[in-house]
Amino acid sequence: MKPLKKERTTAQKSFIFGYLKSVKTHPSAETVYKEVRKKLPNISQGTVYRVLNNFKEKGEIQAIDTKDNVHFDADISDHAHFICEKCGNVFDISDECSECGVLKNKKTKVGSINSYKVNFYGICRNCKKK
Amino acid sequence: MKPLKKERTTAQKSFIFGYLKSVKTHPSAETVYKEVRKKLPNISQGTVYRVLNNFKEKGEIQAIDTKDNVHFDADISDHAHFICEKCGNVFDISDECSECGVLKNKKTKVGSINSYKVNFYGICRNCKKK
DNA sequence: CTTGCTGCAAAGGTTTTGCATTGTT
DNA sequence: AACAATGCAAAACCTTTGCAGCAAG
Repeated sequence: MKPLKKERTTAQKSFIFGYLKSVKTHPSAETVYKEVRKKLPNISQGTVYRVLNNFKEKGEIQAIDTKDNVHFDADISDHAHFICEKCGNVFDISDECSECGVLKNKKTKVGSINSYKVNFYGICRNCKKK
Repeated sequence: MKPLKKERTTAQKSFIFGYLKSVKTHPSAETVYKEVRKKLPNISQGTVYRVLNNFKEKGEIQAIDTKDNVHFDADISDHAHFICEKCGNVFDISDECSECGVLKNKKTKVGSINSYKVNFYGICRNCKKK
C-alpha cells in the first residue's frame, strides 16, 4: 500500500500557515518567504515552496494561478478572485457565482469535476490611480 | 501619441493562427511550436511566444493559466474550461455560468472588471482510465 | 529602401530537487 | 535512534529579450 509516514510539526510549517491565515491578501511564494523570514531568518525558499505545496495537496490552502506566478490563499471557502492585469495582485470578490457551485462534483463529458475557480481580470484601484 | 507601426503578415503568424483555429484542444506554447514546426521547420520558440502574446494582446486569442504553463485558445467566446489535474490538458465545457457574464464590465470595490474566466478542475477521461 | 519580424542564443525568473545535516518524536 | 523536514545550492523549466540578418511593403 502506502509507505505511511507520519508528519512532524515544525516552526516553519506553523509560521507559514499562521501567516497565510492572518492576511487577507493572497501572497505569492516569494512574498510568503520574505514575510516569514522576518520571524525565521534562516528559512529557505525551498522549504517555503515545499510546505506550500504540501498544504495545497492536503487541501488546507488553495492556489490561484496567475500569468506571472502562483498565489496562495488559506481561505478555502467558495469565493471568486479579482486579478489585477497590471500589478498581478489578487483580491477577494464577494459576488459569487452560485450556478458554478451546482456543477461541482458532477460528471461531464470530459471528466468529473473536483473543484472550480472563478477569476475576474481588470485593473485594481491602486494601479488605476497612476 | 503612439509610434504607429504597421504590422506585416508573415508565414509564421499565419500558420500559428491557422493552427490554433483548426484545433479544439488548447495547446501550450510548446505544443504550438512542435506542431507549427512540421510546416515551418525553421520557426523558433521565441517567435512562437512573441506571436502568441501579440495575438493575445490584440484579443484575437485567449490564454488559460495553468499550474504548469499557459494554454491558448482561438475561441474567444464565453465558455468555461476543464483542466485535468493530472495531465494538465485543457478541455472546453459547454455548461455556462450565466451569472458571471452579468458581472463583466462592472465596477467592484477592488477595481473594474474587464473579463472573467471560469475553470473547473478534475481528472479527465483519459487519465481516469489508468 | 525602410523597418517590422525572425532565428538564435543567452538571460531571466520561478519552482523543483539532491544531498548532507538538523530536529521531532 | 529513526527518519521527516530543513537549508543550501544547483538544476530544471518556462518565458522573455538583445541583436544581427532577413524579408514584407
